[in-house]
Amino acid sequence: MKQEIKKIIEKVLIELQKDLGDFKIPEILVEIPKSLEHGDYSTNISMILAKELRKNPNEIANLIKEKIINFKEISKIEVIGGFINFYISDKYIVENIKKINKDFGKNNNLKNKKVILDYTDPNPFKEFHIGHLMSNAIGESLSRLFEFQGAKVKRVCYQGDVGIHVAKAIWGKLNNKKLKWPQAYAFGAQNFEESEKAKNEITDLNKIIYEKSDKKINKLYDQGKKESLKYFDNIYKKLGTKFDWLIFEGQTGPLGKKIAEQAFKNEVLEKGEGGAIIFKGEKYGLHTRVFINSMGIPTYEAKDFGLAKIKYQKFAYDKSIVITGNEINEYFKVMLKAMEQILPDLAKKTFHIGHGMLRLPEGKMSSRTGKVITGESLINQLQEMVLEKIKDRKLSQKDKKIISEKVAISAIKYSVLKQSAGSDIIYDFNKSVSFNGDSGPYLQYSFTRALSVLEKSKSKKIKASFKNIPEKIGQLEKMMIQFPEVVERSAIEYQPHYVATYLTQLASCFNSFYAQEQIVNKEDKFSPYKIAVTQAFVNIMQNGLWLLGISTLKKM
RNA sequence: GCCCUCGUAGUUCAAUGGAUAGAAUAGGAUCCUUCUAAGAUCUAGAUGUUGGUUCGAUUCCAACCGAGGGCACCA
Repeated sequence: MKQEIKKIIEKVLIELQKDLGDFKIPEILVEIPKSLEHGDYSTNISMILAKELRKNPNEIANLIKEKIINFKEISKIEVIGGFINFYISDKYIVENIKKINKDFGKNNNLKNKKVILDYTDPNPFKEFHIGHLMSNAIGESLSRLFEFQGAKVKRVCYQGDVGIHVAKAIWGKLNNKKLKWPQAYAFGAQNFEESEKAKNEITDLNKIIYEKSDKKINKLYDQGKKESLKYFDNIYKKLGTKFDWLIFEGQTGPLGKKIAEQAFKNEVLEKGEGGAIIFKGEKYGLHTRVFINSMGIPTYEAKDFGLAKIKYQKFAYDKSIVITGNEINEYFKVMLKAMEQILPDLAKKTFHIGHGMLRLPEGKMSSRTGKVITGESLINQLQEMVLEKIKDRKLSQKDKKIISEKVAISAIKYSVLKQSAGSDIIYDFNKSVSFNGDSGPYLQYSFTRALSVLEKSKSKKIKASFKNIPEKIGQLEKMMIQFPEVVERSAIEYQPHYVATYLTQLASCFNSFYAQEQIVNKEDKFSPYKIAVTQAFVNIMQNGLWLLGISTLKKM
């Protein structure tokens, strides 16, 4: 609808150019006003033109208004305070609600474009903590947004299976066999800092692991990696993510080193202190980073070159999106600047999204000290809270278990996705994940309620129909047809929270509707229409929640 | 010290340069013999400070104050 209004105004302005003399046509902005009193769509075009035309905005607005004829979808055009407000006709709204089906909200903006997303990225041997849950929630939602735009999407999880953290974990295991891997890591990391002897041992161990020169260590390594991946896989299943590829630093390292060495020959990278190969970012207002350290081991920086190349070999992408915590925003700029010069084609296609950090009221979490809330324990604790809440419901134990898990995941995902992706989340266990109000469970609950209304309509044998339509079309209907525009904006800006906030508003509208109207009622001639509206709401919620990676439930 | 983010109700978050700054929670008052009360309806409460650009600034610019992150061999 926005596009239609834009086009019409554009036409009118071209006509006005003849009448009023030549003027530049600015970009036309059509928005949905915050207040209902200002129509369904609104534009400020006359205010922008006011200065150039030296006329009162209202005067210009009226000129534009008079020239708009034969606009069937609009029932009323109003000029107030320089704005031109458009009211959509009820007929148009109903026509569009009729069209709402399982594909509602999809478009072809990225048809056949190849997009690869890289997210979650936990490290084997270490804990899967709540920061990884954030990355996963955002990455999965973005993946689905791209799929909704018609893109071919591949999901990648990039994991550090080499590097000093592995040496720390293996050292921890060697010195205390009873420890589980994440604890062994914490133990090793602590000793690395506190003991000079341990530090040296771990550094040597790192080289042994990298070179694969010790059979016993190799075996321990394989075992640890396998256990970690199994543990992660279990969590991905709960979260509803299925990765197409797992890529490891063990693979990106050698290739990355080669590319970095080539870059050194091409004088993109240079030699720094101790013989390390570095990139001087200062030339570009950035800082210096090491690509190959003085021991000849490629760092994360060089590995990222290899990663980009490996991804491209697997899937010749048009866009590659990397989702990580925002603590590496600066790092990524440096790496990308270097990449622009050595792999320019790939650099152009690479985008980084730094999400905020999950912070506790007490301070920052650290897996190094073992002070973390693990992803698993968070899910479990929330699940317990849900189970307590539904203990008296007439549901089987099995159903209760499934419901509580899906509700717990939705609470976490929603609390991540409801706010813009860049900013931190203050995670207060007692407060912030609530099951009512502005929350994932609220959305699930609204959906389930609507579903049970549809069930009732079936049992009462009333079918959805648009035969009798009430005189006044409600806010719910108007909001429903905005869904495709919200999805589009979310995808363009890489911000799932537009979908999240929209769904909450929509659900709130539906809940009001539900409270005020009796939907299924044989005496009411509008009942079939209300059922049709409910069906449309169910379709939108189904798609919207899918975009957020949140499961819908038949009962809860 | 330099660079990057960010300061909005008590709290947690919204608001493509637009109209009366929205929600949710916590507080106060209502509504279950009726489609799931994880709900609905009222009520009260906020743009860090000072300037600038603009017809119009929470949004853009500058300074200050405050918070977080990053600045060479970790990721």
